[in-house]
Amino acid sequence: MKRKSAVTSRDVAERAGVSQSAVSRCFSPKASISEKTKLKVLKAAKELGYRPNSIARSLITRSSRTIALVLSHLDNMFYPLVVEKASLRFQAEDYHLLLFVVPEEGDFAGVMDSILQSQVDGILMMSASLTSSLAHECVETGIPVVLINRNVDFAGISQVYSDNYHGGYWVGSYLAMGGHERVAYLAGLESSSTSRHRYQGLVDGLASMGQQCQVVAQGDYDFERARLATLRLFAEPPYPDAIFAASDHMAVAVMETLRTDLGRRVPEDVSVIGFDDTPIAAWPSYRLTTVRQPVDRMVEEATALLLKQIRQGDFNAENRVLPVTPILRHSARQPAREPVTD
Amino acid sequence: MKRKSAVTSRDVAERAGVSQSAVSRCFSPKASISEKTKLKVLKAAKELGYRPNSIARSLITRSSRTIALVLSHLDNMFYPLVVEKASLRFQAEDYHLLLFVVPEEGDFAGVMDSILQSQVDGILMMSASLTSSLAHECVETGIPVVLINRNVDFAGISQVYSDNYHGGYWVGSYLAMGGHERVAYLAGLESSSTSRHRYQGLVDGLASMGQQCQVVAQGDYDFERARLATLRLFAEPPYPDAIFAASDHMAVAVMETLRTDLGRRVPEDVSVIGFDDTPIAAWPSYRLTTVRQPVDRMVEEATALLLKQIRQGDFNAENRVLPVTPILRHSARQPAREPVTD
DNA sequence: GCACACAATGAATACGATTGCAAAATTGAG
DNA sequence: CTCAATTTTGCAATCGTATTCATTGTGTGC
Repeated sequence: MKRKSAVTSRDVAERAGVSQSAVSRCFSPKASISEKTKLKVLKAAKELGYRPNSIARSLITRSSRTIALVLSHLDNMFYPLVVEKASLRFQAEDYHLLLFVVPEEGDFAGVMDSILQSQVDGILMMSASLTSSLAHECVETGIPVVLINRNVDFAGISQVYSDNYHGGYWVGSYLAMGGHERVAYLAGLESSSTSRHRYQGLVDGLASMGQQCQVVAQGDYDFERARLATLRLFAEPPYPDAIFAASDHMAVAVMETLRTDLGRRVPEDVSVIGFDDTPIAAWPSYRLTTVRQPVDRMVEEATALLLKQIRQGDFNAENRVLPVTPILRHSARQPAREPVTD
Repeated sequence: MKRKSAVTSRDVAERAGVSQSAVSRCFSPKASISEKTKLKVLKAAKELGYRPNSIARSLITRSSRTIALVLSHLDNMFYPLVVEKASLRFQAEDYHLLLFVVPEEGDFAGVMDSILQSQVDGILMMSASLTSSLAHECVETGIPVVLINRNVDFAGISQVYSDNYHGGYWVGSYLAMGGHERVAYLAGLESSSTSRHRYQGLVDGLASMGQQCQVVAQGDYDFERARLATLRLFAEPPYPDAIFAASDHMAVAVMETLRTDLGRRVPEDVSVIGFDDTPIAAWPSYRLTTVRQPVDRMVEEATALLLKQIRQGDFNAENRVLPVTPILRHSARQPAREPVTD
């Protein structure tokens, strides 16, 4: 079997009877080349099966046209959706995503190291929180970083996330208006700022109606841990009459556990509210009341922001907070009248 | 804001008082370098924040340590699982995945073009069927290609898939033994060989018990289309008493539709069997009887195969067919006695 | 037909590493 | 201490392209 594309721009040049520069110019959009030679070159290129070597191009242009996509778990359907959309969006601009999966125990520094070596033009993070020293390292090397659905208190890093606080706030007031008196919060990972903001919103939303959050359990955005947490919540009275889960993925785990292991009905015995509005939330078996994150807009903003920063080189970090939308379905007892969202 | 890692091996060399070659050797695992100078160099490197430029390395070594991962949809949970595992597996070998998403309408040739330009060391395909001309192109450039969960009749391309035929066969005999008489098959994409093999197995499995498949509907591996297909199956009698869906994802769509729109009970009125055994299949709401694909083994075989082919350069295409496992849950009426699987 | 602007071309260099080769330094044996 | 064997080191070439610069060619207005 033969070795890889041994055919270079020089080979094409020779065959077409022009210089290597001419060949190069045929594949650069804005280079100055006559129509006549361009045709000769393209003909020769096709005959030889020539394709510009993007590695060499990257070396000279100092741009790999590659974005590092950093993530940890793909079990929550929210992330695959983002991955797919983001990849298509970047491909349209002739950029490609290089995948970096941070393992459970998170040797994040190691991953960061290989990212930095890989000469990516930008970093899109939708995973594990960035420690500030690593953030510092990124900013220092001048690589644009955009966090999506995550945030970190560090100037110089751009962030795109949805309005977690007001999403939580809506849930709080909605549950309070629905007459719930023992509301539980099923939190995501402790390191997750999104989970904290949702919680803070919940607390304030409840407070606005004279209620408070009675108990917090840890679900870590994981299906099985959410199940266990639910069982713990119902280990002994007083039992919650509503559970707000920090993701739909966990909310589904809660519903399954309530119905099966605990023999509770949703929403008659316990109300359940999620966050994200993944496709599963709409399935008839769940009909999950939830808070929709605008995935398309998030991806759009994140890619646009990243591309902008890559292109202008000199940039300032920006934060984009996108509005969420309450989705009223049937997993939570409805208030007598519509809630006021603020 | 500064430009990227302006620090090169030359800078490090100067600071450490050695030649640039020496610096390079410090970062090559098997190069000959004395302990003393290695320390000097590493010290200087750390002080300057030096990281080898992997683009330059790729150019000279003619290896990008990058694998193209080609996929189309991520909505079936089977694929995100594969992506995550494969990425971790390759990272462990210091390879990384470059994502190529084939859009719905599948401008596959265009995608293939950018893959070839990107100088990847190998291609892992879990998407849209490869047309034979494109396959030819791959083989010609000498890039190893492994199809996972897909196959194509073309020598020179390696394939890793599970035993779809026998999976289907088991389903057929199991349904027949359960006394079903009007079995429907909900197919995946028409171009999908896996779907065809599962169907063939189903037909033969049914035949082995003197039954046959009564009707085939097209679900294209898509949730919504599977819903519509199910509605069509029940538009007028005679109604199926069992549906075998080519994926769990579609099987869930079927169950939801049966229960909600059609008021049928599963499995009392209609049996449903899926394929894959994604996590969702085990959820109490579905308890889906299904055929498990060995995801871990598939990923393991595929990565091992690809790496082997990359390393030895001269290789022969191989096919690996992995055994599937029937998972008996409660979405299909059980036969009186255990079925004989062959 | 001439001067001038401007487009098209080729030669040469740079990008940042790896690596073969030969010189230099180190080691070991006698 | 000397000489051979071995390891360490630096020089220089290379990978395949983009791009600057100087040069040649083409067309335009007078």
